[in-house]
Amino acid sequence: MELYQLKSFAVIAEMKNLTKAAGSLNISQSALSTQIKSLEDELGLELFTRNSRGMELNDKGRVLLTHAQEILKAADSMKRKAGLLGDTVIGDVTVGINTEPAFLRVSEISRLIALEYPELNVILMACQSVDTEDMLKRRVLDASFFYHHPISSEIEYEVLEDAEICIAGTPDFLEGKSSWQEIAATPWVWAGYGCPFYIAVLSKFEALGLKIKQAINCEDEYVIRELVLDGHGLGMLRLERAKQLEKEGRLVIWKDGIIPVKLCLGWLKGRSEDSEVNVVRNAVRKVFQHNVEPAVGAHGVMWSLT
Amino acid sequence: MELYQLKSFAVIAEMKNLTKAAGSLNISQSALSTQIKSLEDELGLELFTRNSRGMELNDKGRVLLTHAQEILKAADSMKRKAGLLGDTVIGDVTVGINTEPAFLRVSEISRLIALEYPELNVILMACQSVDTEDMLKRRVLDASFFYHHPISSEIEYEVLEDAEICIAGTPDFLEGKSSWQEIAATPWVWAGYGCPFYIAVLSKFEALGLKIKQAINCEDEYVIRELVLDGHGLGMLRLERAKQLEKEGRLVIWKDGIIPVKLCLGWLKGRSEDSEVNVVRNAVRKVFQHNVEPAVGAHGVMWSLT
DNA sequence: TAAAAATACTCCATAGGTATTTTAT
DNA sequence: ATAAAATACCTATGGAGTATTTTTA
Repeated sequence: MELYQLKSFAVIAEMKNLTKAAGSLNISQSALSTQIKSLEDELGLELFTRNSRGMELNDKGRVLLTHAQEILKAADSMKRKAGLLGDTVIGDVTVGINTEPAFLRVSEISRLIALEYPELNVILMACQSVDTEDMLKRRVLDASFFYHHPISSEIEYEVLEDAEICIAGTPDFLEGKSSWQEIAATPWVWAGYGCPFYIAVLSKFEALGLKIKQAINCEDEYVIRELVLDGHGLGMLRLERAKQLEKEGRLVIWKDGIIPVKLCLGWLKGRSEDSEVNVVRNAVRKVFQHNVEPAVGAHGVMWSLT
Repeated sequence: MELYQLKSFAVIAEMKNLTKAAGSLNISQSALSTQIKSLEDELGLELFTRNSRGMELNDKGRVLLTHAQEILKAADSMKRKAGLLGDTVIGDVTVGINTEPAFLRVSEISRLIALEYPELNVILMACQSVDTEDMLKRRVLDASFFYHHPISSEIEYEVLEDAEICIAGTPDFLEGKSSWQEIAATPWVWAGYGCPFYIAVLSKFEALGLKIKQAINCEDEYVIRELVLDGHGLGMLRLERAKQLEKEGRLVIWKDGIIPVKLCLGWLKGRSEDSEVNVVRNAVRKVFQHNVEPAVGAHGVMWSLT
C-alpha cells in the first residue's frame, strides 16, 4: 500500500470512472486499472463494483475511502509543513562571543535574526578567541566572533572591523615608564594560554630578551579589567574601553602599547552552506556594513557562560 | 513521498543509526541511504544530522516525524480495517422470494446470516419465479428462490427441496369433476405470463386440444389464493397449504392435478464467487440440509414488495 | 454498437543490491 | 583504526505505456 495508490483510489471514487480518473492523474487507463487492482489484492477485498458506465464504490470501499482520505490529508499536511520549514530556520543557533556584547552589536544581530526567523533561538556563548576553533569543530558553536590569529584552514571567516588593544594600568604603575624594559618589569595581569594579544606582547618581550616579572593569570576579559583597575598590574584592554576609563582618571594607557587587531566572524568550512551558519553570517554582515539603528532589546537571547 | 519512505524515516529516527535501521527493515544500508536522501530532496530539507556515530534527527526532522507517524498510524489503521472487512460482509444482500416466507424458512436464514455477519442487512424482495432471471441479471437481486423452470445458462442454481403444487377450488367447482375436459371448462384464476405451474397445465391442455373457458388473471400467490377461496374459479396452490385448507373444508384438491416442482436458489453465474451470493448460498444450504431449530425472530430483515 | 474495464505484452525507471569511498572519531 | 554514511555501479522488479479483448447496457 503506497500513497500513490491511495490517491488513485480517491480520484476513481470521486470520478466514478477509471478512464477519466486516469486522465486526471496523467496516467494511462491500463496503468490505473492494474494499480487499483493491486491495491484491492493487497487489502484482500474489492473496493469498487465495476459496471459498464464506470466504477462505483461498494460498501467496503466507502468505509476504506474515509481512511484513505485521512491518510492523504495527513500527507498533504506534512508536505505543506515541509514547504514552510524549507524556507525557515528553526531550533537553536549558537554564536560564540569573545568580548563585550555591545561592541559586537549582539542585540542588533539577534533582533535581525528574530525578525526574519521567528522560530530560531539565538544562544550566545562567551568564548575566548583561542577556543574558537575547537568550539566550532566540536559544533558547540555554529559561528563565533574572534580576534584574528593563526587558525586552522578548516575554519572560514570574514573580517568585520578593525579594533585596537592597548596596554594599560593604574597611574601609579605606568607613571614615568616609557620603555619595554620597564613595562616587562612591572607586575602583570596576564591572560593564560592563547589570547592573541598576549601572544603578540609575549613575542615582543621575547624578541627583546625580556621576561615578565610577575603575573596574575586570568582568562576572563571582565575579570582582567577589574583586576587592572584594582591595581594588581598592567593588562590589555580594548582601546575604546580603556580611553573611557582614562578619561575617568582610573587608569593610564601606555601609548607605545597599542596593538591593532581585526574582529572576525568564523565558522567551520564544511558548514558554509548550513542555514544556521548563513543566518548568522548574513545578520552580522548587515549590522557591520550598514549602521543599523541601535538595539532596543534582545529577542530570544540566552546567555551561556563557559 | 511514499509510505515506505516514511516508514524508513521513522525507523531511522528511532534507531539513530542507518545501518541498524536497514537491518531492521530488511534492506541494505545503501538502499536506505538513497531512500532517505530522496525523501529529503523532495521535502527540500535535511531531516537528520549525520555524525560518525549515526544519524540524529534535527529540529525540522523532529517536527516532520510527528507528521510521518500520524500518516503511518492512519495507514496501519486502514490496513487493520481492511483486514477486518475482508473476513466480513457488510452492506445489503437482496434475496428474491417467490412464495410464502415460512415455506422458504426465511427467518431461519436471515437469523443465520445475522449471526455470522452482523453488519450485513438482508433485504427480501417478493419476486415471481419467472422474473428471477431478469432480476438477477439486473442485479436487483443477489440471489433468489424460484421454482424450477427453463432458465438461461447465465443463471446458476441449486435444488433445495421437492414440493408439490395442486389444482384446487371450492367444493362447488370440483364436485363430480374428474376429467381434464371438465377442468378446462371450469372458470380459472390464472397467473399471467410465465408462472411455471400454469405453463405446465397450459401445455397439458394444449396437448389435449383444450382451451380454458374463462379466467381471472393475477400474479400474486396470496391474491390467487384469496380469489380461489372466494369461489372465483380453480387455481394452483402449494399442496401443503391446499391440504390445510381442504381439512378446514374451505376447498377441494383435484387429485389428478398434483404437479411436482423443485424449489431452487439461483444467482448470476459470474457472481458465484461474490461474498453476497455465497453468504446466502451457505445460509440457505445449511437451513435446507439440516433442520435447524425454528426461527424465533428475523434479524435485520426488510420487506420490499414488487 | 459504444463505452468502459481488464488483460497481454513490452519497456524502462527506479528501488535495491554489492563493493568501494569518504568522513569523523 | 574503526564505524558509519555516502557513492558508484549494476541488476531486476514492477509500474507505465500501447494495443487488444472482454463485458455490459
